[in-house]
Formats: sequence, C-alpha cells, structure tokens
Amino acid sequence: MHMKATVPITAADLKSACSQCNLLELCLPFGMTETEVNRLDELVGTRRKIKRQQHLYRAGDPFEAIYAIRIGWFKTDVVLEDGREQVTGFQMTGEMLGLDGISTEAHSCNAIALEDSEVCVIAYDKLEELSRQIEGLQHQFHKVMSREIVRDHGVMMLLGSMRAEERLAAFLINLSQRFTARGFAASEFHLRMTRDEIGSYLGLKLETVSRAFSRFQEEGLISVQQKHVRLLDIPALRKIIQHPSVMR
Amino acid sequence: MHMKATVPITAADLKSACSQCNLLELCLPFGMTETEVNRLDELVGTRRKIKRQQHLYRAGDPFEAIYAIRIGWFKTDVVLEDGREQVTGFQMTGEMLGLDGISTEAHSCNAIALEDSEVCVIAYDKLEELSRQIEGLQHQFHKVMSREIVRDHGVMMLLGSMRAEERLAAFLINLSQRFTARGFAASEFHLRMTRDEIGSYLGLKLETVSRAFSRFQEEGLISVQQKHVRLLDIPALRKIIQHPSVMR
DNA sequence: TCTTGTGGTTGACGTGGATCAACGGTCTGT
DNA sequence: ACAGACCGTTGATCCACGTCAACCACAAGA
Repeated sequence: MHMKATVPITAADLKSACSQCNLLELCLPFGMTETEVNRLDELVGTRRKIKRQQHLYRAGDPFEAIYAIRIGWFKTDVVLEDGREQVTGFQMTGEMLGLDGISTEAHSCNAIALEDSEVCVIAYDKLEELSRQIEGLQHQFHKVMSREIVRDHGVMMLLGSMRAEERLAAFLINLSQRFTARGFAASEFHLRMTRDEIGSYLGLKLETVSRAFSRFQEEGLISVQQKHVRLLDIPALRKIIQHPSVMR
Repeated sequence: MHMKATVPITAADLKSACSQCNLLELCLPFGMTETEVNRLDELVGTRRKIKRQQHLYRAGDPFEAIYAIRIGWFKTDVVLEDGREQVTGFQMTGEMLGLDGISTEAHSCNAIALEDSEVCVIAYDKLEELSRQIEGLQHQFHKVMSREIVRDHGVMMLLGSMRAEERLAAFLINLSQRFTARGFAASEFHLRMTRDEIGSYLGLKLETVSRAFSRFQEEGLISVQQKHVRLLDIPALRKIIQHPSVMR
C-alpha cells in the first residue's frame, strides 16, 4: 500500500492522522482536547514523501499549504540573484514548514529534504477555517508562528554579535535541546547537513566550521567523526556562548 | 485632554480608532469591509504614548497585547547575559510590535521608542476572539506574522552573506521603500537611529557604518549629514546589493 | 574490488572589518 | 544661551575569518 516519493497516500492510510501521532506535544494539536484533535484529522488531507535533496517547495511557488514534518530533516534557504545562498533554518520532526508563504501567497524560500522525509500536508484555507472554530488550534497555530519569529531573532543575535566558535557552540546546544525534546539522546547525534550548509546557516565558510569542530575536539568538548557528533561537555559549550573569549 | 507618556487615553479620544485611521492599508484592518473595521474599533481599547528612549515593553514582561504604531519609531533588541545587544528591527508607523510574546506568553525582546511615539494597544485575547469571527481580520493578522518571518529571513541573508557596504545599501533601500509605502519621500529622510544602532542591526561596528556612509557619499550615491540622508542614485545602491564587488 | 566523486580536514596566506585613539560637531536639558 | 554628554568621523593598526590549495576519508556504483 505504500508508494513512491511525493505521491499522496490514500485516505485509508491516514485515518486519525493527528490523533494517532506521537508528535502531539510538539506539533499543532498541542493543548487541544481529544475531540478537538479528532476534528483536526480532517485537516491533514494527505501526506507527502520527499526524497533526499528534493524540494518540498521552491521560492515563488504558490502558497497553498503548510507542512508538519513527520519524519526526516529539511533545510530552508533563500538565494540571491547572484547565487549566494543563505540557509535560514534546519527543521526536524514535529516542526512546521511553509509559514513564510502566508504573507504574499507565494513561498519566499526553498525547502529541501536533507534525508528521505515525510510531511503532513495542511491545506491553509482549511486550517484558517478550522482555527476559527477551535480556539485551541488557533492559539497553538499563533504560538507556532510566534516561536518562529523568536527563533529568527536568536539567529540574528548569533549572526550579528557572536564569533565563530560561539556560533557553532550555540548551534550544537540548540540541536541537543531539540533532540532532547523529542526523546532522543541529548549528547550524541548524526548531523544531517554538510559543513557547507552549517556554514551558510551560521554565516561562516565551511573551512571555519571544520576548524571550530576540530578545536572543540582538541579541547575535549566534543568528539566529531564526519557527521557523527558527541557532546562531551555541554556546560562548557554553554559557557562559550555567553562568554566572549575576547573583548566585548 | 491629553496627558503624559504611557498613560492611557480616555475612551472618548478613541471613538472609531481604526475606522478613522489613515493607516488602514498598512495595518491590521487591511482587506476588511467597513462594517468589519467598525467592529475592530472595540479591539483597540487604549492608546499609549511612549517618550523617546522609553520602553514599550521589556524582555520577560508578561505578554498581554500587541501594538500597532500610530506615530513614531521603535527599535527591538535582544540582549545577551554578557551585555551584547542585537537590534532585531526598526519599526515605523503602521507596523506591529509584540508578536514575539505570543509563543511563551512573555516578551522575548525589548521595544524602545526612538522618538516620542504613540501606539494602539490591542489586547491579545480580544484579538484572537475577534479574529475567530472576522475572517478578514484573521487572515490579515496571519499575513502580518508571516511578513515578519519573511523579513527576518531577509535579515539573515544580510547578516550571513553580505559585505558591509551591501548591508548598508540594503538597509537604505529598505527604509526608502517603507517611506514610499507611507507616502513619504523615497529618497530623503531623517534616520531616527544612531550609527551604533544601525551597526548593531547590520552586524557591524559603528565605525564601519560611518565609513560606509562616507564611501557612498564620496561615490555620489548618497549625501549624508548626520542623521539626514538623501539617496542620490537608488539604482546604483540596488546594484551594490546584488553585485558582489569582490568574489563570491 | 576498484573507481569516482563528494565531503571534510588542515596549512599558508590575505583582507575586511574590528579595535584603539583622537578630535570635532551637535543635540539636550537647564 | 550655555555646558556637557553624546554622536559621528577619520586614521593607524590588528586579527578573526576568508581564500586558496593540497590531501584524505568515505560512500556509491560499476
């Protein structure tokens, strides 16, 4: 009954999508009653599988739906006319994609799968309709958008005011927290993105990212082997963030 | 009948706040019918005057309302424990403040008036209630939040991938567009913020901002005199943004 | 098994913007 | 109208990170 990438799954597969999903606490249904969650199921009409390196949507695509990641990892990026790319975020299970599209009715960035992934497709007009009826859904949706704004401000702080090693430390701590929230190991994980993509996100070149990784390893803060990372001294990493090693 | 800073105006002053306001097209009521806008007036319970350098809210303050700027300018910033400040935005007439507070029910940044200003206070619970009843309000509110997310991504691009002069050019072009949208002169305006604040926003030191201004002036792209700026060659400024002067 | 390509590491060197410092101009409040 | 603090400009120097380049590790496919 399962099928190829990006092809919708049949209705049968979807019965009670949200109500059966173990992501409840991270995703849209958070804070809603059981009966409300059951109504939410009408919302999630289809799922989509996206293969590694494929686009979920592209900048300029008409906006119709937002997406909740069920399985996998994505990056979002914006590209300047001259080809410069800026990764604006890495999204994992339970996180939302596509909110950028609401403002102009077209997506303003690209969303690309970092590994084979699966998303819930949430038709936007239906979401608005349903959130006029379900207070909890409305509120949770607003929270999700607001959280994205707060996250973005954190990235600005990172890009505008932090040094290379502080940025990388902040990045690793952030990943660790998000894994923890999902019940995964806090201090050992596989990166799904390349050094180049990390660099783009952090406003650094890949060589600088690589050197920062090596430095952290020399100092015993982490161990790295390609994409496999183990955080050995999380308190020390936290200290790096709030503690300008040099100057102000 | 007028009073001191931050003291609410009496109900009498407010009659038909939104419906009388000439900011309609930029603010929340955009796209709503006349009768709907009249209902919006219940929403804007009070206005608040904020004197230059005063806080509209601080990081950590409980979140109760969002604010629409009627008159004036604000900056928002986040501050690290060690004192480093990152300006996350400059907001002008018709723009919304406080959206960051929804996610955690507390504000996550500071909002500070750059000049004597006045805002409409929009109680957030009422806004949610009313936007469950008025489709156009709901949609416009979502657009405003989404627009903020898109803007933030633009700032990330700026901070992560652009050089000092590109950043400043982008900043000036952006201001120019926002003035234009409000019916002000596109190419001549007063900056409400200091070089230091511009630098914080752009991830640069004030000296670098000052030098970039001087360079633009030498090249005949602008004329600057303290806070007074005139854009003499907007196409050239645009070119700087998309045109890495050196390398990729 | 070998081959090819992509991704990661490390070193040597260059540079854009930060830092430090001095000074001049201009608002702000009294 | 004045004093003082704040703000902006400019020059000299420094350094964190970018650039260029060589090489290595690993994964995927033949």
